[in-house]
Amino acid sequence: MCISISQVSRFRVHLIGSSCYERVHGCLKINSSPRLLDVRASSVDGTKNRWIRRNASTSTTTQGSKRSSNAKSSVLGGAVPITRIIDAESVTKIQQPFETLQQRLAKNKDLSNLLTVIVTDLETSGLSRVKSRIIEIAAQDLAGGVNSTFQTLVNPGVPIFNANIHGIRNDMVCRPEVPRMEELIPIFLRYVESRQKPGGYAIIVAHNGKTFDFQFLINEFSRCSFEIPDNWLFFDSLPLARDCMKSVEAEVKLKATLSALGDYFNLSRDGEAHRALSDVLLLSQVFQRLTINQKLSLSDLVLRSYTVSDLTSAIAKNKKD
DNA sequence: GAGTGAATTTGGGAGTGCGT
DNA sequence: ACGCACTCCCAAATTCACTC
Repeated sequence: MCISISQVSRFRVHLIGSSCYERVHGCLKINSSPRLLDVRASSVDGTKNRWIRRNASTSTTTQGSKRSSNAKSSVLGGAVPITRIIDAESVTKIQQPFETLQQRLAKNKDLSNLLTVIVTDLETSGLSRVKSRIIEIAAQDLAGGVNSTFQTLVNPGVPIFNANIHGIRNDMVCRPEVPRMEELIPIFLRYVESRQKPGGYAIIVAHNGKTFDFQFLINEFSRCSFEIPDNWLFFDSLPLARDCMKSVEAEVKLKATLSALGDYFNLSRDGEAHRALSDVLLLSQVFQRLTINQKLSLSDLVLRSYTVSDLTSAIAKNKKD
């Protein structure tokens, strides 16, 4: 049974399957081969210390006779190795020390009364996460209704160099009626809050959001000394689109851009490409088709989403690297 | 048990795709 | 142009089945 996310308010069946939860963000990378585990080995004097890959089981039985495993990896450099073999059960315990917010939330039997799905899109003054700023923001609550759509230009306070992309020029945003980000954030917060259900969560959806839109949003909130509410989750539609395009049998590999997805689902665009509202309206339709196509339930949506701390730790890690 | 070769798995680097 | 995630390819490491 497959239900579009757009039917949130009428949604009754919440779990189609948990198989979609392939990329558990925030967890340690799991070795795809259960037999192979990394074992740290060092010599007694501590001068040699390196990682080797070793069979978790040190012996196997073949045709009734016991047989030792690869002898080459059992001794290192002639010294007596101090090894710590980690069994699969221990690895599982290490990898899942806590239940994440998403896992806890996904267990809820009445997710439709908790979640608000808001599709967003940003236009920016450039591609640099450091130097560029948001110049337009649009959002749409998939549940629809009165005041479900939000759109505004933003005065970035910096020059716009990529007007050729979106057509937004400096003179369009440097006007008294165009809010600056610090003025807009409280308005945007009120908009999202007005769409949320009592005690519920908002899932902010954006295409390539993890590496673009969400980073800009988090940076702008931080720059303006605002905190992103704890009851916001973030969902990137790009991996979902890639999964969908991968499953399509076609002679030419299909792209996962928003425009290509619109064409694939035979959707018409209302407005110019690379304008926030136009892209949001298209992404809303595309996202609904993707959820149907990929049989994505609300719990899958929650499990594949990110908390703000998931995203900020990823940003911090990238800065460190 | 030792040795061999095919099959499988992993990790790194290069290239590509995605957003504006 | 910027920066991140993903994909593909290849070499190296490792496992496994088999023979002697």
